[in-house]
Amino acid sequence: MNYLEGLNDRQKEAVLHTDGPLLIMAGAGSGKTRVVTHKIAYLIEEKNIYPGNILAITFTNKAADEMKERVAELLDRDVDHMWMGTFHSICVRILRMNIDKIGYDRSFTIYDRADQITLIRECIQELNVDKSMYKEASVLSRISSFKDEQIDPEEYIKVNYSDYRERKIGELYQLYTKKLKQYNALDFDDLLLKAVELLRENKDLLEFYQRRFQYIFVDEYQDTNKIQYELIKMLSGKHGNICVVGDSDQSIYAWRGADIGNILNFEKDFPGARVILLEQNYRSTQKILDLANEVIKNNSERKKKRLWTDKADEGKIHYEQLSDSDREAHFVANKIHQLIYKGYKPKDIAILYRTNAQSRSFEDAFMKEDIPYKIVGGLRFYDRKEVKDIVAYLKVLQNPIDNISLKRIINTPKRGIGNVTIERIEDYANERGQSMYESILSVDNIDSLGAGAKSKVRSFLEMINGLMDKKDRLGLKDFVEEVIESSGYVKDLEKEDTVEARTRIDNIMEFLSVTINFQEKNEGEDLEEFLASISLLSDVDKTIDKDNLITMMTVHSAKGLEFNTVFLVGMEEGLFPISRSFDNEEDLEEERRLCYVAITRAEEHLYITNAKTRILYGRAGYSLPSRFIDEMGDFIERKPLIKSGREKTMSSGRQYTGTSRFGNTASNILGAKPREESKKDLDIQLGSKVKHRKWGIGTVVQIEDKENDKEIVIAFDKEGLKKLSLAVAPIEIV
DNA sequence: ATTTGTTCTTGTCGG
DNA sequence: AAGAACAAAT
Repeated sequence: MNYLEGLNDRQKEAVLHTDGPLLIMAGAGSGKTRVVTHKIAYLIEEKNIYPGNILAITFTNKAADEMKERVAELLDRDVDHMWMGTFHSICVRILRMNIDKIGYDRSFTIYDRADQITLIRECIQELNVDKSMYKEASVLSRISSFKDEQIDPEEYIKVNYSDYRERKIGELYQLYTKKLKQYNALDFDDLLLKAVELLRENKDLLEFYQRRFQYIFVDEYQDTNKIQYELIKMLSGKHGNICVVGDSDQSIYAWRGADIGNILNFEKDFPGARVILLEQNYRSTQKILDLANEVIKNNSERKKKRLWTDKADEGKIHYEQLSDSDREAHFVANKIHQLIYKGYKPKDIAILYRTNAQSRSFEDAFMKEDIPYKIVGGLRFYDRKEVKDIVAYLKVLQNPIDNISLKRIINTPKRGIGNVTIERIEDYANERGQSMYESILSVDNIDSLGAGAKSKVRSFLEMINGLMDKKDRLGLKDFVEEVIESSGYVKDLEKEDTVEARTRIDNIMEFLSVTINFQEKNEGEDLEEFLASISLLSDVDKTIDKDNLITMMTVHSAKGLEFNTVFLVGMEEGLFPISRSFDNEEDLEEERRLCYVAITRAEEHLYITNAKTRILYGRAGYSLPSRFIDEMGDFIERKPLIKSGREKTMSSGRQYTGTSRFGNTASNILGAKPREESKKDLDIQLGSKVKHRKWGIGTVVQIEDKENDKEIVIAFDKEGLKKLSLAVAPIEIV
């Protein structure tokens, strides 16, 4: 097979340059994935490189899987031995095998955001600092950047000793680090940091991996941070065959430490580096590219680059200003109906917004209009309490000295082990420098506990120990089932017998099927791998893309993706660009790059919308069109705004709040469907059979009076239980 | 010990 | 507007 077929000259050059450092400056849609996959195939097939000697780092696990698949397709053979994954998953893989060399146990736990918050809270309490002065989120973000820059706590405290606040932050960092170690846990930043430390302190191990990874690829290089740079610099140290792909105009993660300097200084960092610029775009129409170029040229800190295509200059970019966010959503819903009518598929359409909170009005509108959609990010399955609880059980069983997880489950479900008891155990454990689990192993020795508390703790301990026994004897799925059973978690929910409880049970069952899936896909992999894999999933990884659904997500999540039709919504000053970026030129340029990313996701159609009033942070307010819209100049169509009679009343200063959400408002200028009349007078009672536009037939099983409305619960034949508002739900009696 | 009600705070983006 | 922290009641 000829791996150069169908590539342009620049792309061919990139494929053929196999040895030595290479930077591919790949504009949006310039076929970089194609280049990388062809290059890997070329290496394996023509240069006889063993797949296990190739390492490719991508931004999401999904991207890694897709890349692997495409290479396998090109070669018509499996390439399972190739290392592909995100920085984090690659690091876990290395650490899992070797972390004992730097004093951790190989069964370490990975702490997610919520665990981090609990932990830092613990630290703030213990150090007795004013928690209104030291906010969890901001302390954590400081700690994150310390780790990125490899500043250790002691050093930081010393340097900033005279500055009280900074010293305290250093002390929090120190305590946080100490506790993580004590609990045998690593946070996301540690995964990178500890991998680097491990390799730095063990030369033979570094040598091993350097030998192994003869060819290294890094995608989305513009969004790598310092420590990631350090890691690839180390790993590529021997062979120097490092190929990075990126686009400085798409750097959108500076706020979490991404260093645009990595890509700008590549030639300096890797002497003899070759740079190849890919400017031909295969994704979008010229109109869309012109628009993107027009916006991004306003950034001062950039390498000049201009995307072009040989596609016809057809299609339009539509811009529409609506009076509020609900109308914006309805406008979009209407357009989508038209597109689908014309034969476009839902999966080719995406709604992109700046903040997750914006998804709400679109959800409402799409539900009413019967448009199939999925949301990436936002309310995440793995963030649900019940799922996190079960995961905490698993974490404890894998790594019992993880106090954070232990405290989460010791009284969940309620076992009569209250805060006081927990605190006493904790104090006892701290005094003796052991974990809470170790302390309760001999609970009888804890004198501060009463007889009642002791016996409750004892039975909790017996349950945990019983499960530990089974951990290695049962398969993953059977084990998780056993955990759900023995913990009494589901039993407790069943007793509750409410809709919420039943939804929770459903979610737990859903989690169980996740387990089954994992077990089938990864034969022989154990609990540790399972836990690691679920904590390292990105938002994009967590959504299924089999179904033919409209995608709604943030612009950040959309990085690397493409859609035939894109709706870029909420283009308002203060929202996009977000108000916090106003006083800082660098932040503003990042917002502009984000806008550039959004525009360049579109292949054929791009709709840009905004609203004149929006409820932001609980308050209705007026907003101006985004400055980016001004920058688009004549590249977008600006319709003169025709105001209908009622439209005028709405926008002439009347206080417009969320309550009018249910009002019978007029259809807007674009002919969005008028809202449905409220169905308060529908004769609904327990046992009524109803038909929902989306979920089909169901039976009313619960009715609750609400102000001006009724909240009803319907058991659908297919979809299970759903809670709906009678006033707005698209249902009718059958 | 746990549930329930009230006040207070906070507010992007994400592995 | 929503969630967390806190206080009071059962």
